[in-house]
Amino acid sequence: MPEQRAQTETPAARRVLDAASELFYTRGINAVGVDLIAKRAGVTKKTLYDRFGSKDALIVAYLRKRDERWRAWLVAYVERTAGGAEPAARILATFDALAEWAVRESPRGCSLVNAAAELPDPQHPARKVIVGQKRWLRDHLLELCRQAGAAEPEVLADELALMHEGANVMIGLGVLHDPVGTVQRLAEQALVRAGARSSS
Amino acid sequence: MPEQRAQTETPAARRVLDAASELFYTRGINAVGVDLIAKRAGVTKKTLYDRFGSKDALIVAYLRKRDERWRAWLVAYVERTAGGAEPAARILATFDALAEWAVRESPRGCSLVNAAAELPDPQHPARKVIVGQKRWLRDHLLELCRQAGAAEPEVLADELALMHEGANVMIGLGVLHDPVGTVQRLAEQALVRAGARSSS
DNA sequence: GAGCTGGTATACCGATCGGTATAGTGCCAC
DNA sequence: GTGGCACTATACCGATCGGTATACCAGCTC
Repeated sequence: MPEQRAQTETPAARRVLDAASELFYTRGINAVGVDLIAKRAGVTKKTLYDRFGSKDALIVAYLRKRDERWRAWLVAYVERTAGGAEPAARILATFDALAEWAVRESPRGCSLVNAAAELPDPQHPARKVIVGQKRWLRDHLLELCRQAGAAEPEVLADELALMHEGANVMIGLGVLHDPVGTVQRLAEQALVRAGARSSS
Repeated sequence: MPEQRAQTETPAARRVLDAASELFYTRGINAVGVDLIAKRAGVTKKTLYDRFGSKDALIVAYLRKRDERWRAWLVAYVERTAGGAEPAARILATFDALAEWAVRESPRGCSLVNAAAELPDPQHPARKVIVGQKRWLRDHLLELCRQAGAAEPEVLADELALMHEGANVMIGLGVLHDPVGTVQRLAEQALVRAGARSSS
């Protein structure tokens, strides 16, 4: 079901979503008003509401788009850098991808985690998108852990997912001198421990 | 320098800070107005501004207070549960403390990390408080790692600090079935690897 | 008893919030 | 050639935003 997705593919709708994406991420969701988004998109507020219906729905569209972009980029990155390699190498490539994405596209931390901080209501539709992404990553890692022959794949996948979020936060805050290297080291050591990779 | 701290210790100021703390954390900083805070505190807006000067200053006071409370609680917890024990055990106790605090006092994630998501301006005075807490934890862990005779204490401390933040996020999102157990396992394994603790 | 301090109550400021209403335009399909 | 669709322009709604102004009061100190 495309829901009202078909309506959001007009040129004006795309411009609205682009403007909202940049403003929401760099300034925060609650700090950005619909008037500003419409102005930046070169669009009337009427058009914005005709396409998206409400600010909440626009927020959901924003998060959904970031999520989709990230998933596609991650899969492509791993395929490109470790396509034919063994599963353990592809898990490590996933952490290389995290590092590159975070530095380039998410210097202020994960957009979905930041959104969760601003949307406390557990019933908010955005939460499904947020939790959905984290769940997807954990399941994606779990599949790779199984393929890598990890001793306890569920345990290992949880560990890797937790490190992933920790690295995202640390990159955003700039507390550690080398969060990327730290998480890459941690990931490799976790793989070794689970018997999914020989010690280097 | 107590700065304007002395002025914030009147009964009304304390009520303002208490009300702000609860509202800021549960609803988000940008979603809460000063009118609501004053009303909840049973105080006039004039009093709020006489004591704190601005909403930004109130935000800083809120974060500072949470930070102080957390540090004191953490140190006391470790002292109480592993006071005389070896350094490695005290590091593990630090992660037990994290778990208990997060579940009881920060079910929506770390208040300072959430605040960082809402305050993108790098010049905002609140950022010093936020980074200060994370830096403090990392240095605190570093000292314990040194005492524990870790091979590379700086590396280990960075790893532990990163896990800590990852666990905070995961507890807040509810994606993993047992984020607490996951991070406790990770911490123990990192200690073993660094030679700070014998394998269990 | 004058003056300072920590309050109270109320009213106001311009700006912005999310969202709606009315009216009109250009384009394309049937 | 008419009807629908995507869009523009402008104006409006009540509510709330952070912050200020005026006036008054109780208690304490010198």
